[in-house]
Amino acid sequence: MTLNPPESEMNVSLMLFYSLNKTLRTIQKSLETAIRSYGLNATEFSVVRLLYSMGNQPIQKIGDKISIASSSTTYVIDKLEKKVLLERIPCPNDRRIVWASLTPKGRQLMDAIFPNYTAAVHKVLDGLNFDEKKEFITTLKKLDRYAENFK
Amino acid sequence: MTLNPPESEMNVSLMLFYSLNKTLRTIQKSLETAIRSYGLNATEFSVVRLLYSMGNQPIQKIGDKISIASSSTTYVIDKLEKKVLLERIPCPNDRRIVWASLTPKGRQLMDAIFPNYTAAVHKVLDGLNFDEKKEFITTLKKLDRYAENFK
DNA sequence: ATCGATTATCTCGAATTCGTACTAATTTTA
DNA sequence: TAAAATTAGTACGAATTCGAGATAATCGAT
Repeated sequence: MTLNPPESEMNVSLMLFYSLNKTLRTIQKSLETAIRSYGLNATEFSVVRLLYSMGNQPIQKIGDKISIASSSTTYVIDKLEKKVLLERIPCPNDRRIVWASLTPKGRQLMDAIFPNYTAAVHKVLDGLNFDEKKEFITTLKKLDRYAENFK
Repeated sequence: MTLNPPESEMNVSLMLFYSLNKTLRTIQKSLETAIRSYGLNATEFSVVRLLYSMGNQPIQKIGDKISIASSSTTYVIDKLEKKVLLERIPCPNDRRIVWASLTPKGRQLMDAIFPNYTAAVHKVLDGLNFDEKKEFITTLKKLDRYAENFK
């Protein structure tokens, strides 16, 4: 990178970061009502959604993927287990590991709500057309891949 | 929008939303250490940063801009007031309103840390060049403007 | 001018999230 | 192969965030 970037380049970076925050919050807010109507909060939904599309996961992986602390993961999983949407399954090979697995009830719930959720996401993102979205994703991934170097 | 978007278009929307979440979290995480080193958490920093760049703000506006509930705003402002980084100033024209204003100490802190913060943001976003950033911001704003319709 | 709606802020209790520390299991290393 | 380091998950208390409701002030329509 430039050793002493001009003021305006710095400002564009600040603005990008600000816009990224702002846009995501707007989108999240617009989806919140739908998610709440499923009887879940955003974190619970992201866990169930992860298991639904990726299959059973070790608890640790779940926290990594949705970026919450391990103690928070325990808390969410406890709640979902109480709602009988998922269950803990000890891993026989490695007894440190516990898998989270959707119950039939959890899978049925997702079968019922996922199309609605998908449609809601699609609807709120309709400010971009198909090609714009694909290009936007490419740029996001480029940003993410680079930023991963500074974890 | 298309009445019955093909599966792949739905999936691209889901992926966009996922990537947006993921990328922002990566960036936020990489900036967290810097912000903590200033003695502030992310929310406190965003309040102080807002006042620093936009000048005094009614407390209500602060909550709006950084997207937190009004009760959370009261809490953060309390903490910053205890740290003597800002002060509450009752508005004489409208006695419902209370302004938040940086103290000299708050301004001095920002004078000291803002260049460092800006450089950190710029550094982590260096995966895109100047022009790519500007185009990316344009797209973000387009998305945001559209999504605002579904609040 | 007054009553009802709206606005700005705060209080309070509950829900969520985190950080730290701990246990148990596994892997690494010397 | 035994000790040390790492990994997975949980417990627990503290910090943060929220939602609902209260209070006070202002605005708007009559």
